[in-house]
Amino acid sequence: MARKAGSDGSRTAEAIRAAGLRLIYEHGYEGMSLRDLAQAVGLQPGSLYNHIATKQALLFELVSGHMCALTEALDAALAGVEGPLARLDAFVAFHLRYHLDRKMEVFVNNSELRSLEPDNRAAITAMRRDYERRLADILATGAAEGVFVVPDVPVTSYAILAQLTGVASWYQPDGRLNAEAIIALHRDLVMHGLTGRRIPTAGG
Amino acid sequence: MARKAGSDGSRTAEAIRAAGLRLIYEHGYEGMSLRDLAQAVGLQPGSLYNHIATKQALLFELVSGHMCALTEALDAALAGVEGPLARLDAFVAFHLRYHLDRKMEVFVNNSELRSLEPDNRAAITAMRRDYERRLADILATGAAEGVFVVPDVPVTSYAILAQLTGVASWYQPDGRLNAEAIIALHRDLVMHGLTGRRIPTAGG
Amino acid sequence: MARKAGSDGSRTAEAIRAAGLRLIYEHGYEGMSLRDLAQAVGLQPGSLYNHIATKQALLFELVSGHMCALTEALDAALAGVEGPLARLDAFVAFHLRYHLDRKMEVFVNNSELRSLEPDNRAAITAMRRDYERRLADILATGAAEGVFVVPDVPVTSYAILAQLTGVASWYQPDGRLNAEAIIALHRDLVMHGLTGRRIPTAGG
Amino acid sequence: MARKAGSDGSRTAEAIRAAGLRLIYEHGYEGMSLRDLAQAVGLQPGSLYNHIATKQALLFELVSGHMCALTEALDAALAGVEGPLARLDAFVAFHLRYHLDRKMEVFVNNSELRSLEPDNRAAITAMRRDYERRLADILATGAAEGVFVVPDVPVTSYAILAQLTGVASWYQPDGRLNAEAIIALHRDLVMHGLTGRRIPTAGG
DNA sequence: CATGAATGAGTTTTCATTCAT
DNA sequence: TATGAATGAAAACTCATTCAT
Repeated sequence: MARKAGSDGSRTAEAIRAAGLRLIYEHGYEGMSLRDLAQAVGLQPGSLYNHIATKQALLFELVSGHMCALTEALDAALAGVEGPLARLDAFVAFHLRYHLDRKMEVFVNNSELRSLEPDNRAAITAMRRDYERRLADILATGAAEGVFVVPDVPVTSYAILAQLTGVASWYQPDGRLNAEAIIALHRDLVMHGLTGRRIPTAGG
Repeated sequence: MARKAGSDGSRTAEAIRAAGLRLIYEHGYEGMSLRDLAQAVGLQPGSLYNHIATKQALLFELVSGHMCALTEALDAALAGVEGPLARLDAFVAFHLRYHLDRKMEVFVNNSELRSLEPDNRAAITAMRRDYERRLADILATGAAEGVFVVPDVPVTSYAILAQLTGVASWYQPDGRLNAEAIIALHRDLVMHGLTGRRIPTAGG
Repeated sequence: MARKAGSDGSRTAEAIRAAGLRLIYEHGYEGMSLRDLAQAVGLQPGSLYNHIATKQALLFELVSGHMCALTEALDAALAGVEGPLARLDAFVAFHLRYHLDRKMEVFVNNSELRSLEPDNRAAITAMRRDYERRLADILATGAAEGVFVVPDVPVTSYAILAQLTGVASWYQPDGRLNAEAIIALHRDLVMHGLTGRRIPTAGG
Repeated sequence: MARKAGSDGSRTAEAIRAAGLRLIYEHGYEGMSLRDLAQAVGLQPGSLYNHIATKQALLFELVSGHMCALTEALDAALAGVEGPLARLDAFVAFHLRYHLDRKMEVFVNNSELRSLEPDNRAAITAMRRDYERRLADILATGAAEGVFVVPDVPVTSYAILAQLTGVASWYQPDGRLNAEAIIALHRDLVMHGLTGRRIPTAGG
């Protein structure tokens, strides 16, 4: 009937996004019903429409929100870092750290692109390319300067991204290795793969 | 009403599996309706049930069928190959070639595990572990013999698998690079990452 | 494909009737599927149609078969019995004994008339009236001769039939009372209700 | 699409129960489709689910609602009536009058128990036993006090209940006999059966 | 801003029945 | 006679969405 005591529009909207992310992560976009979502946030299904336009708009909001935040954070992490070696190292560390903290966002962004309507999908794909180009640029510069051995820049950058992003699919915060150990390990693996040398920050 | 002249059970069943794989790849398990599937194979929806028990059983059949064939083919590819270097090389080449030919199977096997019912999911997870252990064994042997630098066997094997499997997500048979070029590139990348040396077969 | 070794048309048809009766008793006509029935007799669903015309025809066959046998057996039981007292007594004993042996037929004949198509239902209703008239005739004769107190022949005959037929709904062959005890008890109850006297055959 | 102007939830729910009772009476539980039910109350099939949980829950609600009301009304009818003769007489009159007014409830309660899921059936069976025990108690008391001749209390109470309940299956409100005449006739029949005497209230 | 009742199209699955083999 | 593959209609139920209150 009227507003529940203590409810608050923007808090409700945020709760919807949080629950929506979790439910899409667990059941997929097609597998999440708005009834489930409404129940998760303590509303009737119809009430969701005071906060979202459609189910599809919610998905787009989640996916594009993640991409925006990701790219922005990357730019902050790379700001002021100079030289391909240092920038690659920073990229690897940033990408892993960011993704390990956001298992659900990562999975949804990888698995649910096909559930986006064509226009929405095109927008997201452009954002992804934008992000991936930053790694490709680092690799290209490093190859041009002779510090990396990169037979094919696009393929190599995809390979690195797949390797790093894949970690989110098995990482457990309370597992055998903590995040920092995993990050160190992959910095080494990537750097070694491109240069044959141990990463400089390792002191070796 | 009755059997169409010339219809054949096993051919229909195979057509259902093929169309089911494609539709799940395109729309996801939840996103594929049995109406769509029936239309794709030229049947009425109810007629599907002469060939499958349930929609879930079809998914399990596709996913487990892929895992069985994959493991069997790997064992054939590794048979008689001796030494960690050669075995790793053979693994990379096999895994990539097999996956590049099966974009749809790969995507479905990675994205739709969450749509399997608990028992079915457990069975598939066990099969995956079985496959992954073959790579881990190669890495462990190579590390023990001192030919690989492997700080952590499970993490490294996941990293390699993610890197290789990820190729299927962007590979286009008629793209800029053909399959053999991609395979060569990744053999190098992986081998270099673990040994610091070019792969022996590359002649360098 | 071909006939199963050892199968026999009329034996199969009888098995279908037996299983059909049991399944309709357990689940109702609408609740019994021909798939269930086929499985119960070890056939594929389509094969049933070598033995029955339609599901409805099977129901009619079961229901009308029971009514025919019932009426014929009653006539045999009453043949040569003279006088309203003796005939009523014979009716009660016969009706109870016959119904106690045929729980399933009784229930189906009472509950599934509504599932008969109009023409079939009309035929069965006529057969039931035919059977019931035999009791009504006994009561009318007894009332005319002054041996029964029967304020209303149709109502009283329905009351007696309901009372006797109802026994089949709770009777258990291995229960506390055996069939003969139950029959004796109801002969007494009915006779007492109509005459105020103990039944003559009880020796009292 | 949304709520029809002037629609009212509780009125709709009641209409669903009323139409559901009639349709189950006419076609049986398995034979009633929710499409038919929706049409009978002027809704789309899916809209029924705003008022019922499942088809089975509707059946249980109808059947248990009847049993509750029946038992409560019986207790009211027997309240303050003393002595087995008077209580039996009151029971017969009450049971008949209540059942003659509720042909459909009676039939559904007798025929559709098998369509209840096990737990629901067990609950109804317990309620029935509760009701039947009230008659059995009257008979037992009367037998102990020597006013009734009751060779076997359970069998006799079932016989009386079957006789009385059976009336609902043929009674027509505009038939040859009105309800009061039928009630009088059965009071006499039952009382006579147990005592050999006319009912005291008949003044004879 | 929330509710509850509604829609209409959709879901997976089952059904009685048919008929080429 | 039996099978197995098919039909077309229907089943119970769910869905995203709408809107009067």
